[in-house]
Amino acid sequence: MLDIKFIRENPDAVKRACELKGFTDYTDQILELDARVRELKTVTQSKTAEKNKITREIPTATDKAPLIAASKAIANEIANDMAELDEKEKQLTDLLHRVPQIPSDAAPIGRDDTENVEVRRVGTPREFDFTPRPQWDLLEMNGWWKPEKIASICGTRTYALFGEAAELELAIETYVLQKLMGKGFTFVSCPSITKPQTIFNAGHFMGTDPSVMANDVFMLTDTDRCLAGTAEIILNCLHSDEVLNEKDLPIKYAGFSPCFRKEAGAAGRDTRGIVRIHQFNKVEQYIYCTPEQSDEMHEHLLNNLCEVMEDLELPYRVIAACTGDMGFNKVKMNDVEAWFPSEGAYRELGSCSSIGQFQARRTNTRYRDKNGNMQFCATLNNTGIALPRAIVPVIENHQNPDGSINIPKKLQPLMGGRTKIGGKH
RNA sequence: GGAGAUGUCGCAUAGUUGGUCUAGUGCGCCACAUUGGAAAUGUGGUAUACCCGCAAGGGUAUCAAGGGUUCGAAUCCCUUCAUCUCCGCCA
Repeated sequence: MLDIKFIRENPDAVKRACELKGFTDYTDQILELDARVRELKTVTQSKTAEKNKITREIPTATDKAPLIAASKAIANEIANDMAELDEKEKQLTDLLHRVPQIPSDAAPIGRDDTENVEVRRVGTPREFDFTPRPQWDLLEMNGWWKPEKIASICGTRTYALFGEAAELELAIETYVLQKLMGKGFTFVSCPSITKPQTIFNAGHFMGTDPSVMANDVFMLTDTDRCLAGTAEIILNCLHSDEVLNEKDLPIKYAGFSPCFRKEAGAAGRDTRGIVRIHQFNKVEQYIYCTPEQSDEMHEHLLNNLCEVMEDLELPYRVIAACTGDMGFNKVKMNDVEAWFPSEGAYRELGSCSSIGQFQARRTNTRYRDKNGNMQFCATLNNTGIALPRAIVPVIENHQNPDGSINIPKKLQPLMGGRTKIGGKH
């Protein structure tokens, strides 16, 4: 959420953000409610002050009855105003949670993902001197998956990897975690079960009505818990209600957790293969810093993911998401897409986001700056690596005619020194 | 899942027959004094959010959270949450 003071002072900037991002503009309603709320606060608070004064006189008064009566009378007046105040404040809070983060001036302006801008390409898609196989053929011929079997056991959009592919999955996770730890990230293995409030705090959803999550989030029946879609939401709450020291910033976390997505809006898309499933593992990069450090940290996070692409020896490109595609809570967003030979296209493997103070305001995560003033932290997040999706470009780009896969050099130590897997069937 | 205990201003604590508690004390921290410098000591200060105000300043709320009783709640009642101990179950 944004600071109400900022909205008060910069209504035009807020209106423009709503327009650029394609969200309903509630600015006028907010300002109206805000004015009324402040008016009611002024009235109720001065009446309360009056009542407190009378109340304090009662213990020592000789004739208590008139004072008690007076206090009661004021209490009744206050109650009426408070009822309206509560109501208006609720409405205001709900609307404040519907105001999008102001996008960066650097972000391209556009309506949806068709207007995203390619920032750069790194590496050249390999020219095969044979017909490359798609992920499903490679997984099949090497005995690395059993899609029908697993679907019959666990339902659609689930997966299991067997043998060397499972090893590869674990090796990639380990590789990325070790890389991030080497860059000062603290490894956190995160829970996947959480409270809905945790998800709200991340700012992916608008308003204060929990039912808006039902489409995207797996709720656990008969409990007040749900399955987390990403470790980001846990990491985002790690310092809620705390006051950090500026000298301790930035704080960097590498979260690892199973992630759960309903994928309700993706019916029919990516039904074949292991690109889009209900449960996957993800290493997530997360940073708390000062607003001044935010741009530098964004580049840091983005570069980390780019390095991972290069270590996995994948051709990739970096996208700048346009205002209409970046999402509700973001200042700016860069996607990193790897080359998928089977599709002849780049596809998203990670998404690097600057959130500004938007999440920290929801979680009440602050720091004391050099001058001793309280500030909200800025937060950023980026994928470290998401699996099994990342396996797809690895096996497709590094395949041989016999169906075997060359292991990227950096992964070889984690694969027992092997340079190649598969191709034996 | 069963039984019990606990939750106070950064930390540790005082406060439970409701009213000088707008929360005391110790430690920590900051400033000043003392000192050649430091330790020790002394004095003062030491939360956050919001409202009114140009400001100085004033006010409201917060003793885990929410609600209730009352003229008045840290103190009484209810609900929730968290922590600890024991039992049960279990990777």
